[in-house]
Amino acid sequence: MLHAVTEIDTSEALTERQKDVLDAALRLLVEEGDQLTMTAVARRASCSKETLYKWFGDRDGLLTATVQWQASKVRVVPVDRKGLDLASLTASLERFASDWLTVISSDTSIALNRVAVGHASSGKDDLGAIVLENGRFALARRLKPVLEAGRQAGFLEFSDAETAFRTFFGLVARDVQIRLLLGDRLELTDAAIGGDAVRATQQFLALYGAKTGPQGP
Amino acid sequence: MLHAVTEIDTSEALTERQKDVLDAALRLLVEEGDQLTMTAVARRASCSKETLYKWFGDRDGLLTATVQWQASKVRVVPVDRKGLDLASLTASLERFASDWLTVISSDTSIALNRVAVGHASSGKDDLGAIVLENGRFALARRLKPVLEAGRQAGFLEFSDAETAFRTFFGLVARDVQIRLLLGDRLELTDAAIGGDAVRATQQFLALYGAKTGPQGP
DNA sequence: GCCGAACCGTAACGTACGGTACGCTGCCGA
DNA sequence: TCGGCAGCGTACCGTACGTTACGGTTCGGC
Repeated sequence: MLHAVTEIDTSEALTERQKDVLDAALRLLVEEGDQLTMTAVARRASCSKETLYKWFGDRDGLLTATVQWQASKVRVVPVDRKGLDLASLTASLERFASDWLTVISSDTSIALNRVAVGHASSGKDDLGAIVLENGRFALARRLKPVLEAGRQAGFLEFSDAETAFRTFFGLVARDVQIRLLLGDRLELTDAAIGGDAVRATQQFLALYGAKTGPQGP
Repeated sequence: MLHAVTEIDTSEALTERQKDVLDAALRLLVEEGDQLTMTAVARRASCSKETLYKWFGDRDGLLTATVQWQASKVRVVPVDRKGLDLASLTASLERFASDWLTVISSDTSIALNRVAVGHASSGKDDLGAIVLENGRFALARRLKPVLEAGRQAGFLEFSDAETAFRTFFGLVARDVQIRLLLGDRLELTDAAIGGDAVRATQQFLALYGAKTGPQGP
């Protein structure tokens, strides 16, 4: 279980200068992948290596701080759940789907996930846990209330929200993330993402939509 | 496009001794991840480094040969498509699903995918292409004829086999592969895999099963 | 028995890079 | 004005590892 960790401390007491340094590291990570060197980060950020080591301890510390810094930037607004009808539920799901596809196909996400995957093979899986926590598990935490509300209102039928969520996840992501991580060119235009979001949502509703509707027996 | 590459030459002219060496490299890869050293491979395989370099050129060549060697070992038998009824179609799909879940949750697959992902960030994406080609695309090539046969026989309805395949892929894999790659402990028992296979197949049939049946109008 | 090829084991080389030390500059409070 | 200090730039150290070189051993062919 590595679910309930590393969620709280996001941008704990970071100087503006430190944020700039982490941004530089992040850009370098996107450009060059995991083989970024401390020297390169120092040069890009116009700071000395000694400062890097003073602030972040070691290379892993810098990587961890960078991943957390990025994670702290993507905190999203919770979905408004006011008047819930089938249309707004559908719109919410489509929104989640297209947001998620946009995220996982972004250069930043790909680079971060690659680094984290490589890191996970080397014993200590800090980065993997952080990425997972702020990616897939954060998505589940945000989506499940919507699913529950949909069930409460009689639009959805499922016994286990986790299972329902994972089905939705699979319908949305399919093979996109693994293909991108493995280097497959797979340009996702906004139009394609929108279409996929609609399709995934329709399929999800076909599987989990209540047959009876909200005024059922 | 990196689909149509690196499929033909699988175990092209490999000495038994060379296969042994690659097996040793593969075991080491599973145990230690990407930071396996040429020295470690040589020691494990009881061969000299000079031989490694003579046979495989350089470190990347060894890695590539190892990945291809593993890929050449998992060539599977094509599904028999004799008397096709709904039961056998369902059984085939369930079989594909559980096979795939078994593969992607295996230590070997995880190690190989991690190496390939790390490699994809470093410019030349040989390993990523090979893994993709022998994993996700090989699965598609094997499954699509089944889907087409199911459509021909009137059990399935879809306009695009690729889209249908990707939906099936998503329903089966969901978040399993990315979680495993990122280091999430996620023990998949045979029972769990079997249950997931059944569920994914039922969901797929719910989405793509013909309403009319094979004797429809 | 002899030769050469293939191969093992290991030592050696070169380099890249993580980590550290040190001198210098500019700022800030006393 | 001046001492301290945070931080920049850079030189330096140690090590790990890819790669090469070399001596010794086995083995098949003549």
